Amino acid sequence: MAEPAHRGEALLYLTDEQLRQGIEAMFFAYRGFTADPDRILDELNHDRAQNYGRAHHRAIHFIHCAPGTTVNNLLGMLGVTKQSLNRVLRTLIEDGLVESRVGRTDRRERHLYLTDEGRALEQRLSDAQRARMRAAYREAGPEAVAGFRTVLEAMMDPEMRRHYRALREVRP
Amino acid sequence: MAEPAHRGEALLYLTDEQLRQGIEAMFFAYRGFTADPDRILDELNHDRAQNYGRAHHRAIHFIHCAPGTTVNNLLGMLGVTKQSLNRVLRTLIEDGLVESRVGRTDRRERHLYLTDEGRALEQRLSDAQRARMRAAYREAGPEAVAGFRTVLEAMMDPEMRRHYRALREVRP
DNA sequence: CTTGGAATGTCAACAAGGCTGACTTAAACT
DNA sequence: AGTTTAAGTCAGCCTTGTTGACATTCCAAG
Repeated sequence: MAEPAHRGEALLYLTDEQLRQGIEAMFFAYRGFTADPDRILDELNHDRAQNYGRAHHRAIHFIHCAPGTTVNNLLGMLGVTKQSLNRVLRTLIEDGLVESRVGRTDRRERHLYLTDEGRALEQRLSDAQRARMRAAYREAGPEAVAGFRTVLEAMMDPEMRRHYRALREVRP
Repeated sequence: MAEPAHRGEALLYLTDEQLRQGIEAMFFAYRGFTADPDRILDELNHDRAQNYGRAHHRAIHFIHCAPGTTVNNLLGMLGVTKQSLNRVLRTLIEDGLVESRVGRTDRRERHLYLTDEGRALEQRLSDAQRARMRAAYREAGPEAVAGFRTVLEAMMDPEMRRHYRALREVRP
């Protein structure tokens, strides 16, 4: 920790006004963050019965990142109820984007995997999202990016931070 | 732009894996970002007819930050349809949290203000949100915070960035 | 003065995606 | 054998987003 030598100056970034700016930045940035996948899904939705939205994107994203994850684990990452997730998951399985395999050691569990088609959609969505992220990272530079990640991690609830880090460990 | 002297090292932070981590960090952090106001509203909702949610919080936040803003301007900031905003705004006005005054120069416009009661709720919600933000900022340090804000701003859609900066100019 | 357009408000209908509660099935643990 | 756990399902509710249609009010240009 940096010693608070000149208190007034050193803690300037902790004023209510600075915090408010951070809050607004989070809000506006998050809209950008979701804008591209949202748009792609909207376009694709014309030939589907059940429209896909952010919930489907999130499920696909995390199944891609943690292949073979159980439903319970996915529930923890997404932070929704199983009924909510199940509705999404069912359509993804029906449409052949996700495969659900019975567990080998514990046959109550279902392990989730993307099919080729699911992987293709995941790719398309995350390509768009990464493109925006890449542009922002490039513009901001490596030090800013490090700070960005540090602050975000500090903002998480402990349980979410666990999930966040668990993903890093499996796939470093 | 920094010259790509050692390409492999200099652009390490732009790998797909790094970008994915950033994406997940955004997702998990945003949940924390909204968790405290959500919880407070849930508790308060027991004695209300129409429950308040994030949409109400957002409306109150921006009316607080830009008192006297018109409905149209608020629409632009929030990025929703007027019907959607209207539903929220109507309940806030009915419940006496927001006041809508007819414009002086252009009497078609409505200018929005928080009442004392509205300000009290805004205070309560944003106190909680700022507390988390403050903790994260303190933990991360001033340089990280600067980077955080830089990246977030770079992630915004141009129109959102306009709104973001407009708030800074009025209230620097 | 009239008329077109802009800002606002309102009604109806619909969908996504959260939630709770109740209940079943199957498997594993004790 | 009985309990707990993982998953799935059904029904119903709410918020919050959407579209489309339409009324009102008022400014401003013709």
